[in-house]
Amino acid sequence: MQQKLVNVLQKCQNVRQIKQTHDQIIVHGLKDCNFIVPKLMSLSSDFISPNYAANIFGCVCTPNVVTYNNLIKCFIGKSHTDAIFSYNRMREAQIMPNSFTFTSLFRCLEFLDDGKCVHGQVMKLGFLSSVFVHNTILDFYSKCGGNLGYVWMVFDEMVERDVISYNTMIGACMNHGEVEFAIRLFEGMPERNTVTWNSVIGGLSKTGNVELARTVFNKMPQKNTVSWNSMVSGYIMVGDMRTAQALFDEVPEKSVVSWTAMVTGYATVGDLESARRIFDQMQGKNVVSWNAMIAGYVNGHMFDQALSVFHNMLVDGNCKPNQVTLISALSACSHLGAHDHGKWIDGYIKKNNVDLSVPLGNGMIDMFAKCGDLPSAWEAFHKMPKKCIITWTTMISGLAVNGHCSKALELFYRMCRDGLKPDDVIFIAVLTACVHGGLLEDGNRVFDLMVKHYEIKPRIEHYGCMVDLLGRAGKLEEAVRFTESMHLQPNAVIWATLLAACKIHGNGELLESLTDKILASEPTNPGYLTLITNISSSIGRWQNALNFRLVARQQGAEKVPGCSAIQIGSCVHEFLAKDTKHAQKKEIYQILGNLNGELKSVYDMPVEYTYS
DNA sequence: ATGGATTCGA
Repeated sequence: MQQKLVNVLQKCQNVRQIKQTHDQIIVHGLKDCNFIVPKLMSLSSDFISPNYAANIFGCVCTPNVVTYNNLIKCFIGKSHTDAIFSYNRMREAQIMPNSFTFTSLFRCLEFLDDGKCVHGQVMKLGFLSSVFVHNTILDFYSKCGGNLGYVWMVFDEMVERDVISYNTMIGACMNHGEVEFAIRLFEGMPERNTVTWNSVIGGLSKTGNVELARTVFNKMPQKNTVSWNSMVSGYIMVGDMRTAQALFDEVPEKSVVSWTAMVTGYATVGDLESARRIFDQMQGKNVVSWNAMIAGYVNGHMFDQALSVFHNMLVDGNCKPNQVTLISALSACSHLGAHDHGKWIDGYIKKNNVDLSVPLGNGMIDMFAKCGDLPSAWEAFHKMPKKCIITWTTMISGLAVNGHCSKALELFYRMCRDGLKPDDVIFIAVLTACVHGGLLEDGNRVFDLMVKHYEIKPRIEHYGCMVDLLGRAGKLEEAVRFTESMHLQPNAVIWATLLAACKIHGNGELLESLTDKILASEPTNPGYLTLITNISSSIGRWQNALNFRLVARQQGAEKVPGCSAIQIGSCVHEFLAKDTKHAQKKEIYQILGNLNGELKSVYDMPVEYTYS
């Protein structure tokens, strides 16, 4: 009976079949069997969830080593805490771990300290003789963010090293940028297999040594698809799409990986047409391929195309969107302000029980905030099971750009009280909130907090916020003094901020002295000339002296006017500042006039437009 | 009776 059920289990292809067999196992009173249960657990973990597998484990009265090992294995790439918990439970149950326990456990671990701890257990219990265990320890130390020293130490201590130990070691050296050491190991090792060669080619490619990778590749005896793909990726990495394409054409057995690499390659050099051409030619697209095309469009700021490909993916139906897909699609929605598409993605996540990972949650918050739907942004924020500093930054920025500036500050202080350490980026968001709300005192306090309490060195963006804050509050001299006290050279943004402050407060004298400073530090930038000219005329300060200085510089320095466009249906409408070319200009300026009136009555701040 | 480690694409 047992053997029969094991055979049935091995044939299971989907959730329904697994659950049916699970029922059979229970009916036959075998839910306690240490022969069947481990197989059921690993299948359930793959097709259903580690949690489901853990529940099956919970029904076993006397689990043995194999069953415990399989429980731990379910948590690989899922939960290091659950894995450690299971290991401790096993020790408490007086079950002696074996080498399989440690290979599984090390693959679950994430943090250096946990690894050291388990490493100690391995030494205490005497499993260092197992090459398997040693190899996973090597791999763990190379991936957990510790330094290469630990990896070398383990490698040197090993009494027996096989080809995988060497391969792991070569990979570790490559990932830490120690190309020389990797090559030395490669040359000194007793035997090499395909993975060895591929690790070297891939490592050299990733570290920008394409030509060296090419010489190794040319010498490699039996190249497989991975070798070819590593080489193609190498040329893509350095932006050499011509060679990448030439090599790609030669690849004997192109895989999805080869095609997808080319899509990414063309997208990253900004050639979205070629990327799309490859993408359309490609057979058997998987989720990574779709993601590459969608992310390519997002990075190229072609957001509507990104959403269109996302839509095609759903219609195509051959692969389900995953976290990465949804994050890219949400980013497109954020940039387009596509609230309806964003809400649809929200619905998709809820309906399909997609777990809200930190980056996905961050994307949801950003999308809702950029679409002006703050209640939904808050909902996403509160529902996230785990948050990171970016989560808080996104929510604070969202509140700030929507005008809820005190709320943004409040949230920031709450985060600090919760004990999370703010970084330089979140301070930009908080200071921006102060600028939007005209909260000068709060801004000063926050800036002080950043510099004195958190000892974060201000970046030019932080200074920019402070200058803006002072300038808008009419403290122009203080703003200028502030720029002089900075430990950084003022950049374009700082100058423009000060000029804007002159405009708001009609300060002509400051405008003159600033003009001298700007012309001295950035004599060739035509943008300022236009800006200064416009401001001086708008505040009625059109003296000859200033005019003369500017005109002298302005010759041949024509500023390219900014242009914006929106798409309605299939027609793209373009607008230039003060242009009067649109067929519906009368209605457009009529609406601008109405908006102006409304803004004036609510905020006492007119929008800028002219109709001639 | 039982299960393990390394290489390419988002």
